[in-house]
Amino acid sequence: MTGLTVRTIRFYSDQGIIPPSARTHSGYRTYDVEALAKLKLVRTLRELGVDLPTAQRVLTREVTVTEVARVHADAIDAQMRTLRLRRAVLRAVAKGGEMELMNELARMTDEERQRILDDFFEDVFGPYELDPGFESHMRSVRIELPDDPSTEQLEAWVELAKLVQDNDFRASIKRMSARHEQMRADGENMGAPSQGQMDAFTNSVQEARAALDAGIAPDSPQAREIVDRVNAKWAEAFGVPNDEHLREKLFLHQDFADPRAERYWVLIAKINGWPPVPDTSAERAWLRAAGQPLA
DNA sequence: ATTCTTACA
DNA sequence: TGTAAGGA
Repeated sequence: MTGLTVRTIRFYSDQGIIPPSARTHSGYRTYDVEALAKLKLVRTLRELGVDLPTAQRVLTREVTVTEVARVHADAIDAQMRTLRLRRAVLRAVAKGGEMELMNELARMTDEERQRILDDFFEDVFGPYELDPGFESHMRSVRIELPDDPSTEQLEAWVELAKLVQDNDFRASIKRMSARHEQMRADGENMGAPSQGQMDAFTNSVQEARAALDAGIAPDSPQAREIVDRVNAKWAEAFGVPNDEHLREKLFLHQDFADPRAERYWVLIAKINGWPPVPDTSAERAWLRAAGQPLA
């Protein structure tokens, strides 16, 4: 009738939550329509996960069903967030991640995550005189791991946290900063790359992609031709002749080509749910092997 | 056959 | 919630 077991009805009765409207001569509980309605109300609330004490406060009119519904829905939101997070951690652990590390990094707030990045920025950019536009652009990167990160996003955050705390990576970026500082002191424009330089980069990646697809070895004569073509574009972008001048220019820039720096951007995009950054590490590795240092 | 109370795990 | 007991 009410969907409740005899047992629980008795329990409600004993607890005084819903007293029977009357008893028969032999002590049987009887419930009139009003009490019956109360039983159904409590059953529904219990089914929706509302605890008995608050169900009782609904009966006594201390709170309305509307209020209880809102509060409880909010509570479920919170539970779902932690459950989603737990699931993401466990899925990542199931795929072989380290549990303590996963859990610790997943539980962090956005602010705590940002601290890790800011520490990194301070270490690798702070001591150097860099192009202000460049530095503020690098420092403006924010980490916003969603409440319900996918396994991939969580893994990306773990990898990023490891990366920016890795002393070898930091040393590499510091070398870039030192070189950047030096070039700036020498009057080089170290702000945003020109359109020509970006085009030259795009061209490099396309050429290398085609070479990789065609199975051209980096040490083959064909690779030599490709590097010559790529260098011609770079020479144009830098505004220098495609000769020793360009070689010098490329040499000055080559310290910027740590593949992990690109990985950094790939990970940031994944964590923040940005459109995926194309991973050109394979193309760049081919170009480096072929003797073209900058790409 | 079902419900009742009390009590313990 | 399951179980027991003895009554109604």
